[in-house]
Parts: sequence; C-alpha cells; structure tokens
Amino acid sequence: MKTKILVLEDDNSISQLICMNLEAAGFLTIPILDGLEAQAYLQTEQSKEISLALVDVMLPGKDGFSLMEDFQKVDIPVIYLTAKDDVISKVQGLKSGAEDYMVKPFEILELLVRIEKVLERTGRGREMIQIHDVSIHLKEHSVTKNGVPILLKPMEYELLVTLASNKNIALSREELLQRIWGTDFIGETRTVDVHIAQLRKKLDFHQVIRTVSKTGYRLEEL
Amino acid sequence: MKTKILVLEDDNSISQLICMNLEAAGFLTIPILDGLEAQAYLQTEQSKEISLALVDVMLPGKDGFSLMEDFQKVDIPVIYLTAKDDVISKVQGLKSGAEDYMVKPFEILELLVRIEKVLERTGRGREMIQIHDVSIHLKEHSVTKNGVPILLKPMEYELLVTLASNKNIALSREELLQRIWGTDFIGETRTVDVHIAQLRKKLDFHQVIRTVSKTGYRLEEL
DNA sequence: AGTAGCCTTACATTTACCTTAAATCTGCTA
DNA sequence: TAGCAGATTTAAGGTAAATGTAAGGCTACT
Repeated sequence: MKTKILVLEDDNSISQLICMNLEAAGFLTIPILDGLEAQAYLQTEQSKEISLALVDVMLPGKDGFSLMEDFQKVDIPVIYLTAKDDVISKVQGLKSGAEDYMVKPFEILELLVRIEKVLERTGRGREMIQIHDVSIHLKEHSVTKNGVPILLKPMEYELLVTLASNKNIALSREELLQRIWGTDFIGETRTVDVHIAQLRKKLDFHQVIRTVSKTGYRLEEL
Repeated sequence: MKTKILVLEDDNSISQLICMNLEAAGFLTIPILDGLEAQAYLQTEQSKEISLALVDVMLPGKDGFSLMEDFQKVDIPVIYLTAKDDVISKVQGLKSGAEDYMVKPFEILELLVRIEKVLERTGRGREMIQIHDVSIHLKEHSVTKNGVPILLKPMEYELLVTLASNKNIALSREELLQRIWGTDFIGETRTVDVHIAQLRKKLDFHQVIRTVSKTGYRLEEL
C-alpha cells in the first residue's frame, strides 16, 4: 500500500507542484489548503493512515506552529515548509516538535530525501519499493528478486535505493556521489560506475539501469 | 500547461519585445507596466500561477527593489532587469533576494537561458517540452515520439533541447556551437549540420527543423 | 592477523563525434 | 531555362572519449 502524505499548503500552485512530485515518487497525497480544515481532518478516521505531514507555517485559518499539538496528538510527524529563513522561526519550528524544516524555495529532490529520512527515522517508511521483479525491503534493509534474497553490500544498497526512489529520473555521477557518499567525498566519479556494474550484475539489471551517456544513470520502469 | 511569467517593465516597447519573445519560446506572459499595479496583482488569485517575474528596477509607482518583499511573500522568484550596470545596484539586487540580474540592453537568448536556469533551480522547471508528436522529458533526459522512445546521442539531445527552447527562433551555427559545445570549441561549423541531419532523420523532422539559408536553423511549430 | 567493504587502477569495449568528400539543393545570371 | 557557384545534406570512417569490468590493495573493524 502506498504511503499517504498530508500536504498542508495554502498556495494552490505550490501545493499542486508538491503533490505532483510526491505522487510521481510513489506516494499518495492529501492536499489541504487551510489550517482549520486540517484540524478537522485530523479528527476523522481516515487521518489514521497518514504517515507524514508537510505543513506550511504561514496559513490562513490557523498557522502551522499552533497546529503542532494536533499532529502530535495523532502521532503524525511533521516537516515544516516556510519562506522565512531566519533562525528564530527555524528554532521555534524544531523546538515545537517538527521532524524537519524546509525553507522555500526548495528543490523537490531535497524534499524527497528528507521525507524518506523522516519516514525511516519514525518507522513509517515505505516498507517496500518494487522495481520489476525485485523488491527492496526498506525496514529489513534487504533485497529480493522473485523472492530470492540478493546480498548487496551497504553502498550497493544505498545506490539502489537512491535510484529506485527516483525512478525514471536521470541522476548524474556527481549527484549520486553527493547523495550517497556525502558532500565531503573526494575521489573519482568512476567509483559510481563500479557500483553500478555490481548492481547490474547482481540484479540482472543490465537494461533496467540505463546509462545516460555523458551524464549519469537512470533506473527505468514502464 | 504553459509556464507563466510576469513581465514588469514600464517601457511599453521593451515590454512588448520581451513578451513576444517569451511567448515564442512557449511561455505565457503577463505584462504589467507599473509598480503599484503589480503590487495589486500579486494580491489576486491568478497571481498564484506565476512561476517567475522579470522586474525592471526603475519603475513608476513603486520601484523594483521595494517590490521584492511582495514577491517573496507569494514565493515568486525574480530576475531584475536594469540599465544600471554599476556594482552597487547589482549587489543590492541580489542581496535583496533576486534570483538573477540582467543589464539592459541584453540578448533575448541570454535572458531565455537565465530564465530556464532559475526555473530549474527553484523547482518550477518545465519537465517536458512538446514539439508536434515528440516529447522531451527533461528530468529523464529522454525523448519519445508518439510514446516511442527515441535514442539520441548526448550532442543530439542538447541540440534538440536548445532548438526546442527557442521555438521559431533562428539560431546561427555559431550560436549553437557556443551554447552547446562551449566557447572554447575550435572546429568546423559544418559540425552542426551533421548533428542537425541526425535529428531530422531520427525524429522525422525534415520539415520541422528548417534551414535558414546562410544563417542557421530554426525549429518550427505552428 | 584476518576479514569485509570499498576505492582505485588498468585495460577492454563501446560509443560518440568530428572530419571529409561526394551528392544535392538553391538562387543567381545570362 | 540552362548553367554555375555557393551552400547544404548526408553517408562513412578514423579517432578520441566515455563506459564496462576485473583485479588488487588499502582501511577499519574484529
């Protein structure tokens, strides 16, 4: 079952942009445009299925910060979205119990990374990502192909998860290095190639992981 | 849906020139001639659909710099246009939160490049460019014709994207070389012809990519 | 010291691309 | 309209660059 994410953002175009991207990444989204409506929604039975909420701080009806306790009551982790990049509201946001904080305008890719981290950390992560005949069991940190366990080394696993969370998006070697190895990594970009080769071999993904010449790699599905 | 760009420029002829070119490039433009009017427009519901604003610094009503916070409030990235090329206002412009800065008189082509970059950076980038029956999937770095994948080599892809981002605008061989191959490229301009030929063949664009004799090429639509 | 994981290196293979050259087209002049 | 010159199209091949892959050695943990 798909992971549900509540998107509480009053700006309709931003809301749509976020939802579109989350849906593309395999989530199910519940867009809500104002604070009071959100508060009401949290009372309903459906709200139990929400795994995470993205909350704009500036909202009509009721502002994001004061909604925090409503979310805490039903145990939904929150990532704040805000245009303010001043330290004061940042501190206030995290202190008030948010799991993370994003300053607008932000990169969708960065948002996806943070979402995955929060879901992981709070144990609400997607349990599984499917690509063709292989399943990535995120909680178990394991991978199977047609039910048969495939042993991946840590880096290979991370690489696969990164590619799989960005299906059909071309990722450059630099991007992959930055996201998996960290910003501080100094070394050859060829390193990526070697790990890609391992994944292709172990999973028989020679066609699934496509090289985008002079650019990077893309995991294809559909 | 087409990307909407707000053009805030008091000189009517310049405004028209910019709008004409942006429309030709596939954007939808909202020309506004004075500062106060712009401020009012940002309060309206329609303004939510704006992806980017081009703002002249010298304006009647209210000047561009002081409008910055209005744009930030509704989270619209700004590129300043100005006749002043002195460092002081440049610094002031960027410091005040603009995404970029163009000094008049500027090349329309350069403006288009910067617009694309800002849209990309702020996550408002177009994901797809359509030309007749072919779709360029920018994130995937792939191209399909009637849904059928077409394999393009890196240079061909770049060339297509460049032409497609400048629909109906004739680009000279020199311009294409500079923009795709880089300023440091030393070699024949005939090189461009070869790649154009490949594109025409692979995409069946014999009529769509038109030769502008003694000048260069133009990708036509409508 | 042994082991597992990972980065690098080096070589093989594949892919991309610039050039060349011949064919074709275009527009001009007679 | 024929002929010509210059411009453009297109195919092909050599070379350069990018990628694939196996193997070795380094590092950190036992």
